[in-house]
Amino acid sequence: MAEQNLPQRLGAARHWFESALAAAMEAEGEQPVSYAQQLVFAALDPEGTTVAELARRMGVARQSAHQAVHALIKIGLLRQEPDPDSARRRRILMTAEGRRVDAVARAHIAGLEEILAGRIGAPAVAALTGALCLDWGPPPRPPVAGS
Amino acid sequence: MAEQNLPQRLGAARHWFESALAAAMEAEGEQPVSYAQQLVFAALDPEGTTVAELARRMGVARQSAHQAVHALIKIGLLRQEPDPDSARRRRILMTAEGRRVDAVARAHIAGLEEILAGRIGAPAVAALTGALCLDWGPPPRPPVAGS
DNA sequence: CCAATGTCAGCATAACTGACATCA
DNA sequence: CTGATGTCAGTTGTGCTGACATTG
Repeated sequence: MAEQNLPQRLGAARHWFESALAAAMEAEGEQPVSYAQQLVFAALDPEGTTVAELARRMGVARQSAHQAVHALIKIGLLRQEPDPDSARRRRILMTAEGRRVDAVARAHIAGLEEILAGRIGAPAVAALTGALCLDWGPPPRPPVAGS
Repeated sequence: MAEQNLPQRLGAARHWFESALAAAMEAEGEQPVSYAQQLVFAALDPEGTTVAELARRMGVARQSAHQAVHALIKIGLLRQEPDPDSARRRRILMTAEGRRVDAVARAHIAGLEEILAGRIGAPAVAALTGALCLDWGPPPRPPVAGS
């Protein structure tokens, strides 16, 4: 088997966290929240955020964000309320249940980071986090060719 | 916007590489190869590998690997040949075109790592790679509950 | 008979584009 | 009118499970 490259290792690392988190949440009888839906929670302001703004923060199409938000509203973790400043906007915010589930998930992730530190060492985890928190800038455009 | 967590940062980092790689390949007129399909190349032995073995290495179902392999065969990057040791097995291996595309992609990824080093520093990239190359072990099973 | 393999078929999720009504 | 927003509809890609024939 050829040697793995960096992007694949990054994907595998993400999968390590995601599968463990999903298993832990399911073991506690929580409603299943997909990775894409988790991104919504991380992009939400406490005061509420529009779908279009969420999409920009998540780097996906407005329609993709809409789909994730709609699913979360349906299972009672998010709710909509009209924006007092503009009738065409609607603010998305968490319900009490949504905040509870969010807190549970955050706690699990923190626990997973500790477990990881126990396996590969706290310095390695710190190095990983440090490198990922830096500003990578936008993905490089085609380096050469027709500019 | 709440603070991003580690798994999301890992996903964003993977996306940084993947989108840049896809843009670069497309700019050169190469056939589009998805992330899932790239995983197949990384899991392939030079002498050929069965679909079932690929699936185990990639951590996906046999059927998922089959689908990716089939798509790559259809566009001429992989081929099948019977296994001399067992009639029920078929070895999957790269065509000449497949090896060429693989080499191009590897070169692009190496270039991207250099660009990244220029942005966040070579030590940060080395730290990232180092932490990801360690053995994380299997994703933790639900820590408590009904074992 | 049992297990592994390759394959087909169906389903769920999540991204995309296109289209359109509404409203600042 | 123009542009931003929310939404519906359709398509694609990728994973899954179930099922089944073949073969060791």
